[in-house]
Amino acid sequence: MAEQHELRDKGLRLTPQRELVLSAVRSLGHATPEEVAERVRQTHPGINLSTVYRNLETLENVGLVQHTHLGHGGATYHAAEEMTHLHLVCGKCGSVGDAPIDAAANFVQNLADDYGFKTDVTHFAIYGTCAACV
Amino acid sequence: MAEQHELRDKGLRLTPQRELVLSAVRSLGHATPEEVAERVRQTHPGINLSTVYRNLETLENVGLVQHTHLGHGGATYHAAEEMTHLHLVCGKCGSVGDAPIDAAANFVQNLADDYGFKTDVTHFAIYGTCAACV
DNA sequence: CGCTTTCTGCAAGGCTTTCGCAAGTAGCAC
DNA sequence: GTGCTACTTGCGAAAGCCTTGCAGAAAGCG
Repeated sequence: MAEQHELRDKGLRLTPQRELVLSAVRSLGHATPEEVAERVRQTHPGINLSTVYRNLETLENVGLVQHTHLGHGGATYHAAEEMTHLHLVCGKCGSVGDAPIDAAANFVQNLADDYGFKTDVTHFAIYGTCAACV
Repeated sequence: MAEQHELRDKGLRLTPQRELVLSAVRSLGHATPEEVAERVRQTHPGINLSTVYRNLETLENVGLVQHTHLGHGGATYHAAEEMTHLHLVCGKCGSVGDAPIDAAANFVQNLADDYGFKTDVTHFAIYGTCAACV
């Protein structure tokens, strides 16, 4: 567990809450702030929702987590090291599938060539209908 | 202005508010409910925000408008006939650029072939950094 | 051990969106 | 034109989600 160093190397203090938020994000894959809070409460029942929000923001600022938009309303958070795939959100069943980022390589290249637009395909979900629902 | 027929053909009543909401969406290109309301108020000052929300929902149900997610929080609405382009949202300057939907044709095909996923690329924005900010 | 700075918990607040209800009115038949 | 019915509107209240201010707690450092 080199988590201590990770956090302190970024100039952050090492609090139980902060460690727990980070490890909750890592173990959940993708999760809303609410889900993160719920997970953290399993070992630290008193944690406050605003602490979760503030830590997610802090961790995002130092690059350890990132958020994406998978649907209406809230953002969902990922550990930075797992941001290597796209999210395929099904509008019918609501499931969230993954696809390797390479699937979009052509597309990203097109946008770069034709519009000078540098794409981060992971930030917003790709919306559509999944195989099961088609 | 065949707007009357459009609305009535869909089984909707023709109210001034409804017409104005639809034409506001059309003239604005993309707009949040709040922006639509503001536009409608130029000719119909008393309109209620909840009326705008309800009409946007109604118009979406009959396929005359659609919503997309261009950023944090709220949805933004488009006229259905203008949903023929992607939205390129710049994370730095916040601008929203357009690109023809063909730019994603390969990508969509890939996802269909490899994952059976039927993509609607217009529903979520494509996030990145625009040419001006790079 | 004590100091400084950052972090947490709590409570209040803001903003966007939804809902229930009573009054209003579009569409239709006569 | 008149009247009826069903759909719409406006209004107020409320739900959700997220942010903010503040006082107390505690991490890090000498």
